[in-house]
Amino acid sequence: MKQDEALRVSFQVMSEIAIIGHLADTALAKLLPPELSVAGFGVLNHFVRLDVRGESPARLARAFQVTKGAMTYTLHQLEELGYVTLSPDPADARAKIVRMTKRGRKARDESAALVNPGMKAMIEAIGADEFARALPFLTKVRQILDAARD
Amino acid sequence: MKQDEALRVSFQVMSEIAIIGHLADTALAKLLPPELSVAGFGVLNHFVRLDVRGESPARLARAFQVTKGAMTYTLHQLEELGYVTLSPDPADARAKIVRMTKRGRKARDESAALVNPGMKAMIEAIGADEFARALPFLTKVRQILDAARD
DNA sequence: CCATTATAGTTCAATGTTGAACCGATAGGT
DNA sequence: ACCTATCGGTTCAACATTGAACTATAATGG
Repeated sequence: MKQDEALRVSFQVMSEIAIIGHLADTALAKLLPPELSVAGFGVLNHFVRLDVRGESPARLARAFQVTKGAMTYTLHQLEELGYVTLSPDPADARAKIVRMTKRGRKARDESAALVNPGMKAMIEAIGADEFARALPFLTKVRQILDAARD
Repeated sequence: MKQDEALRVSFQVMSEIAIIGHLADTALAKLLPPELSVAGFGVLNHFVRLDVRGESPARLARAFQVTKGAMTYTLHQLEELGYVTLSPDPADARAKIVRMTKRGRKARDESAALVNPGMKAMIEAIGADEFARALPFLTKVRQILDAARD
């Protein structure tokens, strides 16, 4: 492949990714109950997916690639809703420990149930194997961008 | 593949896409000259890529999947910088015509030159063929999300 | 034709994000 | 044992985006 052609295609790939991210975000925001932000849902989901008991805000911020300030905002919002608790970390006086509450777990499960139908429809239309085949490429791109981030 | 497995993988795909979009966006924002926003660069790029003379704000808003209000904001910014002109559409008194200026073209070319090295490094690391193979899948996902958007 | 509905663009408050400044705590090197 | 640098968390102004309301114009169809 010519270099120009490769650049053109790669730009198009990044452009499609940007638009998909955008569309998925707004679709998700419309599906979720209005008090739960996409970022908040992401945090709750993180606890379930990784089967994790407690995480520090700093680790969460890194996992989601947002600033510490943004994570502070999201976590205070979730705490307000009673979906997480924030307690001091006995092992590190700087740090805090975020834990999901029962109510948080319930909210996450209910929200996931709202999202699943749309996801299933997309799998139906595109094919589960296509998603599986795309994953390694996407992971590689994400890792490279992540490493390049100074 | 089990349904649960398919759902899990698809969620992970969407999650990677969201994070890549996020990383690419912030990386691009850092590369661009501070007066040029990512959205503004996108608009200038649109004119070059599509080799288009004039577009209406409404068409641009649809192309980038943003609200009319967001496009008004971006275009006024670009006009302020002298990168586009906004004139009334003689064929439709409601509409306007956006045109890229020489200065806009120059700013776009210089910005693209800033972005290319990073893109080339990524192509180098991952392989141009991988990008090419990923594109049809991404396009399909984007089209489906786009169609599902009410 | 006229009434209704749709479309183009602007404005504005609200939201969520960044970057930078800041404080307290910790880790590493000498 | 110190510095010094790094890290965890908060706060705040600036910014980009959304959704909704609004005005003006165009298109549709009885």
